[in-house]
Amino acid sequence: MVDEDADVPAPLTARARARRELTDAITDAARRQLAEVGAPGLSLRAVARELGMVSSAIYRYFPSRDALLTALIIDAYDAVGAAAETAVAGLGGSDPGSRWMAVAHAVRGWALEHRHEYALIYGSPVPGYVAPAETADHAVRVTVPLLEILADASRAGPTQVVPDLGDLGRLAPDLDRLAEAAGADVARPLLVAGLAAWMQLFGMISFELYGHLHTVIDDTDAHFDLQCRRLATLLGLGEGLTKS
Amino acid sequence: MVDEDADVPAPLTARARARRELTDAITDAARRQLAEVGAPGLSLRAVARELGMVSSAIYRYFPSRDALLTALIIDAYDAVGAAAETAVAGLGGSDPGSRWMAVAHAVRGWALEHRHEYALIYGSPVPGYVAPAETADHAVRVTVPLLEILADASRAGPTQVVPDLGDLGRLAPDLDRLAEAAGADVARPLLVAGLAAWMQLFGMISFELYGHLHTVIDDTDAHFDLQCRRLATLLGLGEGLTKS
DNA sequence: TGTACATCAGTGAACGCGCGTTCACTGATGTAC
DNA sequence: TGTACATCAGTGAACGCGCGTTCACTGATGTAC
Repeated sequence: MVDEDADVPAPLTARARARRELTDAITDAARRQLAEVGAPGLSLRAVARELGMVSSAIYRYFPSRDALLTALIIDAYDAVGAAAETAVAGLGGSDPGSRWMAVAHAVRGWALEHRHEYALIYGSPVPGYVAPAETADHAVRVTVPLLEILADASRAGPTQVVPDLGDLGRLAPDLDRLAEAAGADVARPLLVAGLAAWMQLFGMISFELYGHLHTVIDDTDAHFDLQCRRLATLLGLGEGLTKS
Repeated sequence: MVDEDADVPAPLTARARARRELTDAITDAARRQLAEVGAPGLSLRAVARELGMVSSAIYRYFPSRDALLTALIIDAYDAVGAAAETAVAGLGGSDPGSRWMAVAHAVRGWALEHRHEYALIYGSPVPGYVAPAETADHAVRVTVPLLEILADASRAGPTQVVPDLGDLGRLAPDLDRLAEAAGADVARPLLVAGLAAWMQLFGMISFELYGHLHTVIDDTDAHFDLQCRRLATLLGLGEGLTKS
């Protein structure tokens, strides 16, 4: 009673192939829509219009507008994650400092090119929409390279992280869980510094994208690069970075 | 031909008084709406409904929905600014480190209590809405106490800020402008650290509010406090802080 | 290989809703003489 | 102080729009015998 073709992907029928293509076409159109009008303006009917179908036809592929939004959110998380991954892959195993710089610039670059997609996942939540749990799986993807950098730095030898704040009190369990996720014996002060870098990174990008630097920083490229180098130093990843 | 009552505020006519009260009532109702449904869901008609008026009546007070949004944005910026100001005022001139902690916690506290108002000013921009220039005047208010802290720390003597990144290159003009705004001779590395702290502060708050810490940090209170103390140390404001 | 039935994709019309904004109007408040 | 006119606040109806979702339907594709 066991299907003997269980491992072989069943040859797609014409219907199944068409279904897959149209599902992709719908998310593509939705992504274009999103880039133009932003998440709150995204509409099923507009997507259908762009594809030359009738609005109710979308319901053969997505049970609701929220399901379509979920697909876009997952895609966006995967896209930042992929951007970060290819950035480190392009370096071919350099020192942690260079990899940190590469990831940081890759994330910012992706954000600048996909402002609305960035806003969809890192901006204010769409009111009325509640993200299903599965989005979280994709959200972590971009953090993996960052954790790996910390883990590798730790394996290379104990790093001197400034400042050492001494007792970390009630935060210890959270940090231990993080170290476990990193799969290495990352020192707690380094984890705290890593969290700080992570949040400053996205804080900088959000501020730049949402216009909060307009009257403050003119040369946002130079500023971002400088801040990232500063963070590298604070993470003890200073060596190997050219201070341009 | 000069009005001799120019300095005396003209006694308000009943009409003018009513106008002022109703304008306030409208923004109040809009703020409540905002707290419930968020900025993209804010509607003139719902506001009018809550006040028991007909929707077109709102147009006697605000020329458009966007004008009402602008009023809310300005109010929100003023509210964070005021929260920060009263936090430092409550300390009565303590050391910069304690003041930094007070401001940071005040901003977070306000954000947690006014999530949608925070999202309105620090989250993704409302699509289709362009903030008029005057909002910028109110946006800077919350940064004033922060700049004052840096200025005071600088006046108290040269602070050792880590790390010193050496040549700041193309960023020098921006930093000089910032120092001028601070009204004191704030060293450039301290300004860079100040920018970093500013952006990490809002990055942390946004991440917490938008749920990005859910699977990462359980004790967000402890985490925020720890990170702020770390930032104080990095800003050279370490003395006077109890490391709880 | 051919037929009978089941599954599925896409249509077109409709439901019910809420929105921002305009406009001619009534009645109250303010102002000038 | 009283009257005539101008200003303003609020009404109610309407315009024109777009939205998410449901539903009975036709015709094509797939499946079992």
